[in-house]
Amino acid sequence: MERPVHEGDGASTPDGAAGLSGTKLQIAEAALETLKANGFAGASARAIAHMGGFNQALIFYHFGSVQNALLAALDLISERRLADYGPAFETARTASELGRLAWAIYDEDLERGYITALGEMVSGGVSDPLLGAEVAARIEPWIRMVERKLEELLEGSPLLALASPADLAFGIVSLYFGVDMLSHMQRDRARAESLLDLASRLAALVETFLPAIQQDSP
Amino acid sequence: MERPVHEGDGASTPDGAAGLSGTKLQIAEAALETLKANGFAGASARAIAHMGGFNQALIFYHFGSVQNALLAALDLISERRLADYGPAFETARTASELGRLAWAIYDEDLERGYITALGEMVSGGVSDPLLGAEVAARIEPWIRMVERKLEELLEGSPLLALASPADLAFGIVSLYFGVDMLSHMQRDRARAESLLDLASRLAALVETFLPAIQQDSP
DNA sequence: GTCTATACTTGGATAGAC
DNA sequence: GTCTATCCAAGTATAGAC
Repeated sequence: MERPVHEGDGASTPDGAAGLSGTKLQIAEAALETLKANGFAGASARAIAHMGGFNQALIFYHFGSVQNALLAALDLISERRLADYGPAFETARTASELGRLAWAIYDEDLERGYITALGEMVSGGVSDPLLGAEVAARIEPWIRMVERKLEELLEGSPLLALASPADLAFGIVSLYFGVDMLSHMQRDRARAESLLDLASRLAALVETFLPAIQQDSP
Repeated sequence: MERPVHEGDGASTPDGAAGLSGTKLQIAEAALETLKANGFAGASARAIAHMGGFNQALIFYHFGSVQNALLAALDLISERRLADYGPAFETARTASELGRLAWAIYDEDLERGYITALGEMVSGGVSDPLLGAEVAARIEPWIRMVERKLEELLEGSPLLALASPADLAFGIVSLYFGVDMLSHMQRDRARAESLLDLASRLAALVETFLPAIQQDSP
Protein backbone atom coordinates (compact mmCIF):
# COMPACT_ATOMS: atom_id res chain seq x y z
CA MET A 1 0.00 0.00 0.00
CA GLU A 2 2.84 2.41 0.80
CA ARG A 3 5.24 3.87 -1.68
CA PRO A 4 8.61 2.13 -1.15
CA VAL A 5 9.41 -1.31 0.19
CA HIS A 6 8.57 -1.21 3.93
CA GLU A 7 7.90 -4.89 4.21
CA GLY A 8 9.92 -8.07 4.48
CA ASP A 9 13.33 -6.59 3.90
CA GLY A 10 14.29 -10.05 2.79
CA ALA A 11 17.83 -10.93 1.82
CA SER A 12 21.03 -8.95 1.27
CA THR A 13 23.24 -9.01 4.37
CA PRO A 14 21.23 -10.31 7.34
CA ASP A 15 24.35 -10.23 9.44
CA GLY A 16 22.97 -7.96 12.14
CA ALA A 17 19.64 -8.97 13.60
CA ALA A 18 15.95 -9.51 12.91
CA GLY A 19 16.89 -10.05 9.29
CA LEU A 20 17.80 -6.40 9.05
CA SER A 21 20.72 -5.16 7.03
CA GLY A 22 22.74 -2.00 6.70
CA THR A 23 20.77 1.15 7.18
CA LYS A 24 17.60 -0.50 8.41
CA LEU A 25 19.58 -2.16 11.13
CA GLN A 26 21.30 1.09 11.95
CA ILE A 27 17.95 2.82 12.28
CA ALA A 28 16.49 0.10 14.46
CA GLU A 29 19.56 0.29 16.64
CA ALA A 30 19.25 4.06 16.99
CA ALA A 31 15.56 3.65 17.79
CA LEU A 32 16.51 1.26 20.56
CA GLU A 33 19.09 3.63 21.98
CA THR A 34 16.65 6.52 21.87
CA LEU A 35 14.03 4.45 23.61
CA LYS A 36 16.49 3.70 26.38
CA ALA A 37 17.73 7.26 26.71
CA ASN A 38 14.59 9.33 26.09
CA GLY A 39 11.69 7.01 26.77
CA PHE A 40 8.76 6.33 24.49
CA ALA A 41 7.46 9.89 24.56
CA GLY A 42 10.89 11.19 23.63
CA ALA A 43 11.51 8.74 20.82
CA SER A 44 10.53 11.00 17.95
CA ALA A 45 11.81 10.67 14.41
CA ARG A 46 14.04 13.66 14.97
CA ALA A 47 15.46 12.26 18.21
CA ILE A 48 16.16 8.88 16.67
CA ALA A 49 17.83 10.43 13.66
CA HIS A 50 19.97 12.60 15.87
CA MET A 51 20.93 9.63 18.02
CA GLY A 52 21.98 7.59 15.00
CA GLY A 53 23.59 10.44 13.12
CA PHE A 54 21.47 10.02 10.01
CA ASN A 55 18.67 11.91 8.41
CA GLN A 56 15.17 12.00 9.73
CA ALA A 57 13.64 11.19 6.36
CA LEU A 58 15.41 7.85 6.24
CA ILE A 59 13.16 6.49 8.94
CA PHE A 60 10.12 7.03 6.77
CA TYR A 61 11.83 5.77 3.68
CA HIS A 62 12.86 2.52 5.34
CA PHE A 63 10.09 1.91 7.85
CA GLY A 64 7.21 4.09 6.70
CA SER A 65 6.57 5.40 10.20
CA VAL A 66 8.26 6.02 13.51
CA GLN A 67 6.14 3.35 15.17
CA ASN A 68 7.40 0.72 12.78
CA ALA A 69 10.97 1.70 13.52
CA LEU A 70 10.29 1.38 17.24
CA LEU A 71 8.73 -2.01 16.71
CA ALA A 72 11.83 -3.02 14.80
CA ALA A 73 13.81 -2.02 17.87
CA LEU A 74 11.58 -4.30 19.90
CA ASP A 75 12.29 -7.12 17.48
CA LEU A 76 16.00 -6.49 17.91
CA ILE A 77 15.63 -6.94 21.63
CA SER A 78 13.52 -10.04 21.26
CA GLU A 79 16.03 -11.64 18.99
CA ARG A 80 18.99 -10.82 21.19
CA ARG A 81 17.30 -11.90 24.37
CA LEU A 82 16.30 -15.14 22.77
CA ALA A 83 19.83 -15.76 21.57
CA ASP A 84 21.31 -14.85 24.94
CA TYR A 85 18.92 -16.43 27.38
CA GLY A 86 17.14 -19.09 25.36
CA PRO A 87 19.75 -21.85 25.66
CA ALA A 88 20.26 -21.50 29.41
CA PHE A 89 16.54 -21.27 29.89
CA GLU A 90 15.81 -24.35 27.87
CA THR A 91 18.35 -26.48 29.67
CA ALA A 92 17.42 -25.40 33.20
CA ARG A 93 15.66 -28.21 34.98
CA THR A 94 14.95 -27.17 38.55
CA ALA A 95 13.01 -24.35 40.13
CA SER A 96 15.99 -22.97 41.98
CA GLU A 97 18.05 -23.10 38.83
CA LEU A 98 15.36 -21.02 37.14
CA GLY A 99 15.34 -18.67 40.09
CA ARG A 100 19.02 -18.03 39.67
CA LEU A 101 18.53 -17.65 35.94
CA ALA A 102 15.80 -15.08 36.49
CA TRP A 103 18.25 -13.05 38.53
CA ALA A 104 20.89 -13.27 35.85
CA ILE A 105 18.42 -12.30 33.14
CA TYR A 106 17.12 -9.40 35.15
CA ASP A 107 20.62 -8.10 35.76
CA GLU A 108 21.61 -8.38 32.15
CA ASP A 109 18.36 -6.86 30.90
CA LEU A 110 18.89 -3.97 33.21
CA GLU A 111 22.48 -3.46 32.23
CA ARG A 112 21.70 -3.52 28.54
CA GLY A 113 18.66 -1.35 28.97
CA TYR A 114 16.35 -4.01 27.55
CA ILE A 115 13.96 -3.74 30.45
CA THR A 116 13.83 -0.02 30.03
CA ALA A 117 13.14 -0.17 26.32
CA LEU A 118 10.62 -2.96 26.60
CA GLY A 119 8.85 -1.16 29.40
CA GLU A 120 8.71 2.01 27.35
CA MET A 121 7.11 0.19 24.46
CA VAL A 122 4.57 -1.43 26.75
CA SER A 123 3.82 1.95 28.19
CA GLY A 124 3.39 3.36 24.70
CA GLY A 125 1.23 0.41 23.73
CA VAL A 126 -1.14 1.01 26.58
CA SER A 127 -2.26 4.39 25.30
CA ASP A 128 -2.36 3.41 21.65
CA PRO A 129 -4.53 0.44 20.68
CA LEU A 130 -2.87 -0.14 17.33
CA LEU A 131 0.62 -0.06 18.75
CA GLY A 132 -0.60 -2.05 21.74
CA ALA A 133 -1.64 -4.95 19.56
CA GLU A 134 1.77 -5.05 17.91
CA VAL A 135 3.59 -4.89 21.23
CA ALA A 136 1.36 -7.57 22.69
CA ALA A 137 2.07 -9.85 19.76
CA ARG A 138 5.78 -9.48 20.47
CA ILE A 139 5.42 -10.31 24.14
CA GLU A 140 3.25 -13.33 23.57
CA PRO A 141 6.14 -15.63 22.58
CA TRP A 142 7.85 -14.90 25.88
CA ILE A 143 4.75 -15.86 27.81
CA ARG A 144 4.58 -19.04 25.80
CA MET A 145 8.20 -19.81 26.47
CA VAL A 146 7.65 -19.52 30.21
CA GLU A 147 4.49 -21.57 29.93
CA ARG A 148 6.26 -24.41 28.15
CA LYS A 149 8.98 -24.39 30.78
CA LEU A 150 6.42 -24.57 33.56
CA GLU A 151 4.67 -27.46 31.87
CA GLU A 152 7.94 -29.30 31.72
CA LEU A 153 8.79 -28.44 35.30
CA LEU A 154 5.42 -29.28 36.77
CA GLU A 155 4.80 -32.39 34.72
CA GLY A 156 2.96 -34.89 36.86
CA SER A 157 2.98 -32.61 39.86
CA PRO A 158 -0.08 -32.16 42.05
CA LEU A 159 0.50 -28.42 41.76
CA LEU A 160 -1.07 -28.62 38.33
CA ALA A 161 -4.43 -29.14 39.95
CA LEU A 162 -3.99 -25.82 41.69
CA ALA A 163 -2.55 -23.62 39.00
CA SER A 164 -2.32 -23.97 35.25
CA PRO A 165 0.99 -23.24 33.55
CA ALA A 166 -0.81 -20.74 31.32
CA ASP A 167 -2.03 -18.71 34.29
CA LEU A 168 1.29 -18.90 36.03
CA ALA A 169 3.20 -17.86 32.93
CA PHE A 170 0.96 -14.89 32.36
CA GLY A 171 1.32 -13.97 36.01
CA ILE A 172 5.08 -14.22 35.99
CA VAL A 173 5.47 -12.05 32.91
CA SER A 174 2.92 -9.58 34.22
CA LEU A 175 4.79 -9.35 37.48
CA TYR A 176 8.02 -8.78 35.60
CA PHE A 177 6.55 -5.83 33.73
CA GLY A 178 4.70 -4.48 36.72
CA VAL A 179 7.83 -4.46 38.82
CA ASP A 180 9.71 -2.89 35.98
CA MET A 181 7.23 -0.06 35.57
CA LEU A 182 6.78 0.75 39.21
CA SER A 183 10.41 0.57 40.17
CA HIS A 184 11.30 2.55 37.08
CA MET A 185 8.86 5.29 38.01
CA GLN A 186 10.04 5.40 41.57
CA ARG A 187 13.68 5.06 40.54
CA ASP A 188 13.86 2.41 43.21
CA ARG A 189 15.89 -0.46 41.97
CA ALA A 190 16.39 -1.83 45.45
CA ARG A 191 12.75 -2.70 45.79
CA ALA A 192 12.76 -4.65 42.55
CA GLU A 193 15.87 -6.54 43.57
CA SER A 194 14.52 -7.34 46.96
CA LEU A 195 11.42 -8.77 45.33
CA LEU A 196 13.41 -10.79 42.86
CA ASP A 197 15.37 -12.17 45.76
CA LEU A 198 12.14 -13.22 47.38
CA ALA A 199 11.03 -14.89 44.15
CA SER A 200 14.24 -16.91 44.07
CA ARG A 201 13.72 -18.06 47.62
CA LEU A 202 10.14 -19.01 46.87
CA ALA A 203 11.27 -20.96 43.84
CA ALA A 204 13.64 -22.91 46.04
CA LEU A 205 10.84 -23.52 48.49
CA VAL A 206 8.45 -24.76 45.84
CA GLU A 207 11.16 -27.15 44.82
CA THR A 208 11.01 -28.87 48.19
CA PHE A 209 7.30 -29.37 47.67
CA LEU A 210 7.76 -30.91 44.28
CA PRO A 211 8.13 -34.56 45.33
CA ALA A 212 11.13 -34.87 43.07
CA ILE A 213 12.35 -33.12 40.01
CA GLN A 214 11.54 -35.21 37.01
CA GLN A 215 14.55 -37.09 35.76
CA ASP A 216 13.28 -38.42 32.47
CA SER A 217 16.45 -40.34 31.68
CA PRO A 218 16.46 -44.08 32.62
CA MET B 1 5.87 30.99 40.38
CA GLU B 2 2.90 30.80 38.02
CA ARG B 3 0.43 33.56 37.39
CA PRO B 4 -2.90 32.56 39.00
CA VAL B 5 -3.67 30.35 41.98
CA HIS B 6 -2.83 26.78 40.90
CA GLU B 7 -2.11 25.52 44.37
CA GLY B 8 -4.07 24.33 47.36
CA ASP B 9 -7.54 25.24 46.17
CA GLY B 10 -8.44 25.34 49.82
CA ALA B 11 -11.94 26.04 50.99
CA SER B 12 -15.19 27.05 49.26
CA THR B 13 -17.39 24.02 48.51
CA PRO B 14 -15.36 20.85 48.94
CA ASP B 15 -18.46 18.79 48.29
CA GLY B 16 -17.07 16.85 45.35
CA ALA B 17 -13.74 15.17 45.86
CA ALA B 18 -10.05 15.76 46.57
CA GLY B 19 -11.03 19.08 48.07
CA LEU B 20 -12.01 20.31 44.62
CA SER B 21 -14.96 22.55 44.02
CA GLY B 22 -17.03 23.71 41.07
CA THR B 23 -15.07 24.11 37.90
CA LYS B 24 -11.88 22.52 39.11
CA LEU B 25 -13.83 19.43 40.00
CA GLN B 26 -15.56 19.50 36.65
CA ILE B 27 -12.23 19.69 34.86
CA ALA B 28 -10.72 16.87 36.89
CA GLU B 29 -13.79 14.79 36.13
CA ALA B 30 -13.50 15.48 32.41
CA ALA B 31 -9.80 14.64 32.55
CA LEU B 32 -10.70 11.31 34.12
CA GLU B 33 -13.30 10.54 31.46
CA THR B 34 -10.89 11.46 28.70
CA LEU B 35 -8.22 9.27 30.19
CA LYS B 36 -10.65 6.36 30.19
CA ALA B 37 -11.93 7.01 26.68
CA ASN B 38 -8.82 8.19 24.83
CA GLY B 39 -5.89 6.94 26.87
CA PHE B 40 -2.98 8.99 28.11
CA ALA B 41 -1.71 9.90 24.67
CA GLY B 42 -5.16 11.11 23.68
CA ALA B 43 -5.77 13.16 26.79
CA SER B 44 -4.86 16.55 25.38
CA ALA B 45 -6.16 19.85 26.69
CA ARG B 46 -8.47 20.13 23.71
CA ALA B 47 -9.79 16.60 24.14
CA ILE B 48 -10.47 17.13 27.83
CA ALA B 49 -12.19 20.45 27.19
CA HIS B 50 -14.33 18.89 24.51
CA MET B 51 -15.24 15.99 26.79
CA GLY B 52 -16.30 18.34 29.57
CA GLY B 53 -17.95 20.91 27.35
CA PHE B 54 -15.84 23.79 28.60
CA ASN B 55 -13.07 25.91 27.19
CA GLN B 56 -9.56 24.67 26.72
CA ALA B 57 -8.03 27.72 28.41
CA LEU B 58 -9.77 26.90 31.67
CA ILE B 59 -7.50 23.95 32.22
CA PHE B 60 -4.48 26.21 32.27
CA TYR B 61 -6.18 28.83 34.35
CA HIS B 62 -7.18 26.34 37.02
CA PHE B 63 -4.39 23.80 36.92
CA GLY B 64 -1.55 25.51 35.11
CA SER B 65 -0.89 22.52 32.87
CA VAL B 66 -2.56 19.49 31.39
CA GLN B 67 -0.41 17.19 33.49
CA ASN B 68 -1.66 18.76 36.69
CA ALA B 69 -5.23 18.27 35.55
CA LEU B 70 -4.52 14.62 34.85
CA LEU B 71 -2.92 14.23 38.25
CA ALA B 72 -6.03 15.75 39.77
CA ALA B 73 -8.01 13.04 37.98
CA LEU B 74 -5.71 10.49 39.61
CA ASP B 75 -6.43 12.05 42.98
CA LEU B 76 -10.13 11.75 42.30
CA ILE B 77 -9.72 8.05 41.71
CA SER B 78 -7.57 7.60 44.79
CA GLU B 79 -10.08 9.32 46.97
CA ARG B 80 -13.03 7.38 45.62
CA ARG B 81 -11.29 4.06 45.77
CA LEU B 82 -10.25 4.74 49.34
CA ALA B 83 -13.79 5.67 50.29
CA ASP B 84 -15.24 2.65 48.51
CA TYR B 85 -12.79 -0.08 49.36
CA GLY B 86 -11.01 1.15 52.45
CA PRO B 87 -13.57 0.09 55.06
CA ALA B 88 -14.03 -3.43 53.72
CA PHE B 89 -10.30 -3.78 53.32
CA GLU B 90 -9.56 -2.65 56.84
CA THR B 91 -12.04 -5.01 58.43
CA ALA B 92 -11.08 -8.10 56.41
CA ARG B 93 -9.26 -10.54 58.63
CA THR B 94 -8.51 -13.67 56.65
CA ALA B 95 -6.58 -14.41 53.49
CA SER B 96 -9.57 -15.87 51.71
CA GLU B 97 -11.67 -12.91 52.70
CA LEU B 98 -9.03 -10.68 51.13
CA GLY B 99 -8.99 -12.90 48.07
CA ARG B 100 -12.71 -12.36 47.59
CA LEU B 101 -12.28 -8.67 48.22
CA ALA B 102 -9.57 -8.45 45.58
CA TRP B 103 -12.03 -9.91 43.10
CA ALA B 104 -14.69 -7.41 44.05
CA ILE B 105 -12.28 -4.52 43.82
CA TYR B 106 -11.00 -5.64 40.47
CA ASP B 107 -14.53 -5.94 39.11
CA GLU B 108 -15.54 -2.56 40.35
CA ASP B 109 -12.33 -0.89 39.19
CA LEU B 110 -12.88 -2.35 35.78
CA GLU B 111 -16.49 -1.32 35.59
CA ARG B 112 -15.74 2.25 36.62
CA GLY B 113 -12.73 2.47 34.39
CA TYR B 114 -10.41 3.13 37.30
CA ILE B 115 -7.99 0.45 36.26
CA THR B 116 -7.92 1.86 32.77
CA ALA B 117 -7.27 5.42 33.91
CA LEU B 118 -4.70 4.41 36.51
CA GLY B 119 -2.92 2.24 34.00
CA GLU B 120 -2.85 5.06 31.50
CA MET B 121 -1.25 7.38 34.01
CA VAL B 122 1.33 4.76 34.93
CA SER B 123 2.05 4.31 31.28
CA GLY B 124 2.43 8.06 30.88
CA GLY B 125 4.61 8.22 33.96
CA VAL B 126 7.03 5.66 32.60
CA SER B 127 8.15 7.84 29.72
CA ASP B 128 8.16 11.10 31.65
CA PRO B 129 10.35 11.24 34.78
CA LEU B 130 8.63 14.29 36.25
CA LEU B 131 5.17 12.89 35.78
CA GLY B 132 6.43 9.50 36.87
CA ALA B 133 7.48 10.81 40.25
CA GLU B 134 4.05 12.32 40.81
CA VAL B 135 2.27 9.15 39.77
CA ALA B 136 4.56 7.06 41.94
CA ALA B 137 3.84 9.25 44.93
CA ARG B 138 0.14 8.62 44.42
CA ILE B 139 0.56 4.86 44.22
CA GLU B 140 2.77 4.62 47.26
CA PRO B 141 -0.11 4.92 49.78
CA TRP B 142 -1.77 1.91 48.20
CA ILE B 143 1.37 -0.15 48.56
CA ARG B 144 1.57 0.94 52.18
CA MET B 145 -2.03 0.01 52.78
CA VAL B 146 -1.44 -3.50 51.48
CA GLU B 147 1.74 -3.72 53.49
CA ARG B 148 -0.01 -2.80 56.74
CA LYS B 149 -2.67 -5.38 56.04
CA LEU B 150 -0.09 -8.05 55.43
CA GLU B 151 1.69 -7.18 58.65
CA GLU B 152 -1.54 -7.59 60.49
CA LEU B 153 -2.36 -10.81 58.71
CA LEU B 154 1.03 -12.40 59.07
CA GLU B 155 1.70 -11.25 62.62
CA GLY B 156 3.61 -13.94 64.45
CA SER B 157 3.57 -16.21 61.43
CA PRO B 158 6.66 -18.14 60.36
CA LEU B 159 6.00 -16.88 56.86
CA LEU B 160 7.53 -13.60 57.94
CA ALA B 161 10.92 -15.24 57.98
CA LEU B 162 10.45 -16.05 54.33
CA ALA B 163 8.95 -12.89 52.94
CA SER B 164 8.68 -9.37 54.28
CA PRO B 165 5.33 -7.59 54.08
CA ALA B 166 7.06 -4.75 52.25
CA ASP B 167 8.28 -7.04 49.49
CA LEU B 168 4.98 -8.83 49.25
CA ALA B 169 3.02 -5.60 49.10
CA PHE B 170 5.21 -4.21 46.36
CA GLY B 171 4.87 -7.49 44.50
CA ILE B 172 1.12 -7.58 44.79
CA VAL B 173 0.65 -4.04 43.54
CA SER B 174 3.18 -4.60 40.77
CA LEU B 175 1.34 -7.70 39.71
CA TYR B 176 -1.91 -5.80 39.68
CA PHE B 177 -0.51 -3.18 37.34
CA GLY B 178 1.35 -5.67 35.21
CA VAL B 179 -1.76 -7.74 34.66
CA ASP B 180 -3.70 -4.60 33.94
CA MET B 181 -1.27 -3.41 31.29
CA LEU B 182 -0.78 -6.69 29.52
CA SER B 183 -4.42 -7.71 29.48
CA HIS B 184 -5.35 -4.20 28.43
CA MET B 185 -2.96 -4.34 25.50
CA GLN B 186 -4.09 -7.77 24.46
CA ARG B 187 -7.74 -6.92 25.09
CA ASP B 188 -7.84 -10.21 26.93
CA ARG B 189 -9.85 -9.82 30.06
CA ALA B 190 -10.27 -13.57 30.44
CA ARG B 191 -6.62 -14.06 31.14
CA ALA B 192 -6.64 -11.46 33.90
CA GLU B 193 -9.71 -13.00 35.46
CA SER B 194 -8.29 -16.46 35.33
CA LEU B 195 -5.19 -15.23 37.10
CA LEU B 196 -7.19 -13.41 39.74
CA ASP B 197 -9.08 -16.61 40.30
CA LEU B 198 -5.81 -18.39 40.85
CA ALA B 199 -4.72 -15.73 43.31
CA SER B 200 -7.89 -16.24 45.31
CA ARG B 201 -7.31 -19.95 45.48
CA LEU B 202 -3.72 -19.44 46.54
CA ALA B 203 -4.85 -17.04 49.24
CA ALA B 204 -7.17 -19.73 50.56
CA LEU B 205 -4.33 -22.21 50.46
CA VAL B 206 -1.95 -19.94 52.32
CA GLU B 207 -4.63 -19.63 54.95
CA THR B 208 -4.42 -23.33 55.73
CA PHE B 209 -0.70 -22.89 56.31
CA LEU B 210 -1.21 -20.03 58.70
CA PRO B 211 -1.54 -21.99 61.96
CA ALA B 212 -4.53 -19.89 62.90
CA ILE B 213 -5.78 -16.46 62.02
CA GLN B 214 -4.97 -14.13 64.83
CA GLN B 215 -7.94 -13.36 66.98
CA ASP B 216 -6.69 -10.48 69.08
CA SER B 217 -9.85 -10.12 71.11
CA PRO B 218 -9.88 -11.83 74.56
C1' DG C 1 19.61 5.63 -0.98
C1' DT C 2 20.37 9.84 1.22
C1' DC C 3 19.90 14.75 1.94
C1' DT C 4 17.49 19.54 2.16
C1' DA C 5 13.55 21.88 2.49
C1' DT C 6 9.09 22.26 3.59
C1' DA C 7 3.99 21.33 4.02
C1' DC C 8 0.80 20.11 7.34
C1' DT C 9 -1.04 19.00 11.92
C1' DT C 10 -1.55 18.94 16.71
C1' DG C 11 -0.93 20.44 21.05
C1' DG C 12 0.67 23.46 25.05
C1' DA C 13 0.22 27.78 26.59
C1' DT C 14 -0.84 32.93 26.86
C1' DA C 15 -3.08 37.67 25.86
C1' DG C 16 -6.73 40.18 26.20
C1' DA C 17 -11.74 41.01 25.56
C1' DC C 18 -15.82 40.24 28.09
C1' DG D 1 -13.86 33.18 35.80
C1' DT D 2 -14.65 32.26 31.15
C1' DC D 3 -14.21 32.92 26.24
C1' DT D 4 -11.88 34.07 21.55
C1' DA D 5 -7.98 34.41 19.17
C1' DT D 6 -3.54 33.43 18.56
C1' DC D 7 1.46 32.27 19.16
C1' DC D 8 4.82 28.96 19.18
C1' DA D 9 7.07 24.52 19.45
C1' DA D 10 7.45 19.92 18.04
C1' DG D 11 6.28 16.25 15.41
C1' DT D 12 4.96 13.32 11.18
C1' DA D 13 5.43 12.89 6.71
C1' DT D 14 6.45 14.02 1.76
C1' DA D 15 8.64 16.27 -2.50
C1' DG D 16 12.32 16.71 -4.99
C1' DA D 17 17.33 17.61 -5.63
C1' DC D 18 21.46 15.00 -5.58
